[in-house]
Amino acid sequence: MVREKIQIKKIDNTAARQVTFSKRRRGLFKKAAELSVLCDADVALIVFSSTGKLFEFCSSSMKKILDKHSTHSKNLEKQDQLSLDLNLDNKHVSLKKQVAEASLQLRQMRGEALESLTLEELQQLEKTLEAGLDRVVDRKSAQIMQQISTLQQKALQLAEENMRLRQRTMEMPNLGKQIMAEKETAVNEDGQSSESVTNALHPGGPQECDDSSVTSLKLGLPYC
Amino acid sequence: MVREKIQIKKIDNTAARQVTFSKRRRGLFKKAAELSVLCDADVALIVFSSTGKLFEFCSSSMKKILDKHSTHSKNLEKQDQLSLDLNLDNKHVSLKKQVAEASLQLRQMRGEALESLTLEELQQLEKTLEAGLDRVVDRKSAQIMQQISTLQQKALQLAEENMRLRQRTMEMPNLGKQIMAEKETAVNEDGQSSESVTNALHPGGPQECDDSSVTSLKLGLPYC
DNA sequence: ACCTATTGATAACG
DNA sequence: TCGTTATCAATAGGT
Repeated sequence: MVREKIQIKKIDNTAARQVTFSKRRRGLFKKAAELSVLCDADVALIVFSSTGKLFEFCSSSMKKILDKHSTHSKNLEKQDQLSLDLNLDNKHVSLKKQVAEASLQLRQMRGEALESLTLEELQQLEKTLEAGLDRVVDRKSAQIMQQISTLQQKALQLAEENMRLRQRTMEMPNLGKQIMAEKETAVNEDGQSSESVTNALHPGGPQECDDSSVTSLKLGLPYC
Repeated sequence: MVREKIQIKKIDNTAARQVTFSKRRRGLFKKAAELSVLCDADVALIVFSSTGKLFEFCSSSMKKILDKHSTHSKNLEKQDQLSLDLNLDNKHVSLKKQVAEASLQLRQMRGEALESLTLEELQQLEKTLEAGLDRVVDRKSAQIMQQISTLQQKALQLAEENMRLRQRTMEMPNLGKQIMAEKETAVNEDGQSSESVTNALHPGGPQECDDSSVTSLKLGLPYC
């Protein structure tokens, strides 16, 4: 409920600011889309959150709109070599600043160079790290589950293939007897009875154990 | 009056479309400005009317925002690189790569763009995040403890100063009587008895309460 | 451009 | 993040 109208100034409370950002951002993007449709306008909207995350909307192609925008604003720019050099210099400086800023952020996310941060900034950093960690763990789990699932399917296919091959073998009495005779000879050298060998051609229980061993063999998980 | 809700589709009537464009455009720009102020976000909004007229808003500098945007999107980077190769030296390319790399790393630490990472890389990222989080939490705790300690010392100093002042007051009978006389006069004008004023010069119990109130007043912890 | 009935957005809270 | 709801804000249609 809107208990009272709010002042348009930076919201101090970090959590409340993020909630408001999320809601108003959605509202803004919706209205931008509506304007573009209703009035046949070309709209580009770029928003960076205070944490540096990018959100964008455009009614057609972002590149097209930005190109059109730059041709409009280039009327103000000087096209001679001097301004071009200045432009490049500015870009160079800007790039250097971006690199410095990004590497500082990276160091701070790794827990370095924290001395200059205020308590609130530390709090914000902690939240960002926790959120990132959550997503990484989620993604890792998903990937593990997918690998397991893939391997299980492969194992199942192989088991079914085995079953078909065995049935085909049994449906060919001559060839079947020949194979069984060979097997019997080989196993008897290990001192096992022929009955147990015959049973081994109709496996019932131990199938799942084979599946799991195949799965764990190929997963190669370092810490799980 | 909104006699009925409208469909979000292109308005056929040209005049009505222009009126709506004008109204909604103002609303959109207002909301964009509000979002940037309320949530400390960087916002750029570009609108071309169907007649080709340009309207734009940005919370800081359009160039800065568009630069930041171009480093975020990779498809644009390739095109940029192609045209830049004609004019720019290797430093620019190198810087751009650095920015792109750092930007990607930052995004991944925030839990985005994880699709391209292998299981092992995810594992490494998780470790890095956990280590960073640990250090941030440690640093936060240290800073909180330091603030508390500083404030406690300050409170202690103030308490000792108070004690000294009280003793000095008691050791100067003449001055003390003079002050008491002044106080008595002043308070009596408020209709209070002289006894209560005399007692007020020997405060015993409430000293600790003052200390803690000073501490909590100046700490200003957001979430602790 | 102005006016309002009505829809739409959203602040506070759960 | 999501849902709810009391309010405030935007605006469609009319003048």
